[in-house]
Amino acid sequence: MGRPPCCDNGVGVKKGPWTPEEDIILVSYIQQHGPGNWRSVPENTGLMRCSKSCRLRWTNYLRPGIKRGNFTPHEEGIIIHLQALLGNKWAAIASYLPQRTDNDIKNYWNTHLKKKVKRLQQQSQPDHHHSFQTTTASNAAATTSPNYCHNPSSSSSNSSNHLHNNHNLESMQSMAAYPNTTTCSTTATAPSNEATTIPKLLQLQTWMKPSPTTSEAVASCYKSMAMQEFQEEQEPAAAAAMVSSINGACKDHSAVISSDDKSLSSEMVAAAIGHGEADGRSTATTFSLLENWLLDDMPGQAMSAMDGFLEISAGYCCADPIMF
DNA sequence: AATTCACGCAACCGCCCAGGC
DNA sequence: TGCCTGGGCGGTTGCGTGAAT
Repeated sequence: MGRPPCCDNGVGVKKGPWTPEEDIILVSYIQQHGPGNWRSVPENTGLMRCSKSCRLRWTNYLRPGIKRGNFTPHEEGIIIHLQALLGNKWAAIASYLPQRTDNDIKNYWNTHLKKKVKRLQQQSQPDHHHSFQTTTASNAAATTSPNYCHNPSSSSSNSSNHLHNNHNLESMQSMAAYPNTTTCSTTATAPSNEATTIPKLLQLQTWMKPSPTTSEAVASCYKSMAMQEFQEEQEPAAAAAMVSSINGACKDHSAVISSDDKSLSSEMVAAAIGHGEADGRSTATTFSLLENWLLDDMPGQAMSAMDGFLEISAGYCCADPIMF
């Protein structure tokens, strides 16, 4: 009816790798008009690309704040645990790693982590549940978590540091552009493609209108999932703990983003804590441990948090949680 | 040095959902 | 109210590159 047909089926649409010239055209256009209304991009720029391709190129490659290169053990841990918790919800997982795109995370999972997890699952198969909760968790925390939790040799090695120490100009520009997905410096890894330098060269201004935050929606989704899953396991306290960890992550996440988000998330945290207390069990300790594990880098706290996480997720998480 | 193989990643494909008409 | 589209997301593909032979 109302709308003209999508360009996706149009004739003469170019496919394949993007050229630097196309990247420059796309970035220049978005710099002037902002992201969104992707259908207008090829029309107004002359790019022989479909709107989806433009959007994908921007979101996965050109937008500022994207960190490329190797994933840190910290990031690996977050991905593995969130994948175990949420499944292949790459966009949701990516919301916890604002420097990484869902496509990147998906690729990394498929090429690296899936094999890793599978291998370790097989190794722990004969004594799965026991090793899951005790031996594996404690051993891994003792032997490998320091690197996993904190890697001081790499200034760009963890996302949460950036979440809390995000003060450079580019980051601020990026945050203005993506208020719901805190972004960080692109200087972390050497760019493998000249296109990665384009966002740095083209100073992004404040033209990008803030989009409605998704953090509360994500939190709400995760919360309901966690509640459902754990309550099915007759573990309301565990459900509340997981919900709180999600809320905490979102709260911390959004604290960098906007005060509105923070207040909203705080309400959700309070609601979740209330749920836990209603069951007569204190979950506050586990909350903070989980939050620390997900978002902080203090080695000791993180190791403790990992144990806490394992305790509440045992029997739920199918993936062997320790592999570093 | 040439060929084969495996891997990583950018990009495409297809589906779903929300919203415009 | 139902059709249609744009945007978003997860799954898959294909090409480039480096390692192995």
